[in-house]
Amino acid sequence: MKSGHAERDPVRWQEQVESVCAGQGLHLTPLRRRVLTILSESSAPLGAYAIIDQLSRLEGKPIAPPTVYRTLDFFLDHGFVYKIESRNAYAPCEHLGHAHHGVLLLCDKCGRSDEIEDMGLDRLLQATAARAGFAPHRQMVELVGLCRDCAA
Amino acid sequence: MKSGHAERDPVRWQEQVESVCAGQGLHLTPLRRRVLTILSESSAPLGAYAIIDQLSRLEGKPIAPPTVYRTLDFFLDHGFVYKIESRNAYAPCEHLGHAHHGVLLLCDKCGRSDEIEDMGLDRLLQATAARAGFAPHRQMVELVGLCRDCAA
DNA sequence: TCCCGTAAGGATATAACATAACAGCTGCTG
DNA sequence: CAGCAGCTGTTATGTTATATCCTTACGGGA
Ligand SMILES: [Zn+2]
Ligand SMILES: [Zn+2]
Ligand SMILES: [Zn+2]
Ligand SMILES: [Zn+2]
Repeated sequence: MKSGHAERDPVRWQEQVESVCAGQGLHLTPLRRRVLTILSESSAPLGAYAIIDQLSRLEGKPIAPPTVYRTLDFFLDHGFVYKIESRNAYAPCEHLGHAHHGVLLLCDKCGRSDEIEDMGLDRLLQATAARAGFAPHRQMVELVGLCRDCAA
Repeated sequence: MKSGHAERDPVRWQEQVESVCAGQGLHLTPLRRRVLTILSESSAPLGAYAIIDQLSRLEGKPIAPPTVYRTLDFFLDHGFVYKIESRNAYAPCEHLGHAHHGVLLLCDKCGRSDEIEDMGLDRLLQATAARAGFAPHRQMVELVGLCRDCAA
């Protein structure tokens, strides 16, 4: 049976980010690269303080929160990472370059997050908002439940 | 021109909550009633600590966080209030008794939140999740942007 | 070379949000 | 009355995020 998870390849994701940075003249510094690796190697989204802990271990000295939050802001600004609002956690975006108009499937049991593209949903949301005279510039759609693997 | 906001009537909402509590044998204590009033009288969703501050002022003595969080939990459990995850804020539910399968429209400028029912969206999300083998039991749909009033 | 602006990161402190754990009180109900 | 459940008070702590100031590194003119 097919896995319920996208089985993202950490290395491939990191390479994609590097290539986007190169193309756009963005500065992928050593610190940012280390955080990128930490994020990519985690099977589930990480909280900022989990990243801080791992980074501190990696560097052999305590890393202060602002260092990691700044790095996350950089990734968020450029769409490399998305934030899961209902969990205060951060995960690699699997569709680099898109506008994050997707649906997040968050598993209660294994903690993983899947990001699904859905143009139909996007249009429906736009239409719903438009009917209310609302002009959205950011959207969050998060479903919490049991993923395919964990339901089995 | 019609307002972009639902113009929820604070008194009516509170009466509805009281009636639901009466019907279900829920205990609407003085503390809960005061928090209800604070929530209902705010034009925009409140953070837990904003409620704590207002309540402390009302009671003339400092109220500790757990008191308010417990009250909020009671309201959340019974669907009287919903939490806006992207803001850590709480707002009166305008559709008592529903399952919160709606869309939240959050205005950047005035801070208000509108809750919109949308069965079509609900079905679409269910279908999207089902295609991924995902069984959701809670959903959050939040759109951030400019409301009708603020766009004008 | 010197100056300066900008981007990045380090360090300290604090703000904002949330929960754990335990104690007391009140109103039932056996 | 004893025992229990539901609610609130109280203290302490855990978790997430930001403000502020300082330093370093680098590049482009005067
Ligand atoms: Zn994405
Ligand atoms: Zn799972
Ligand atoms: Zn609602
Ligand atoms: Zn507005």
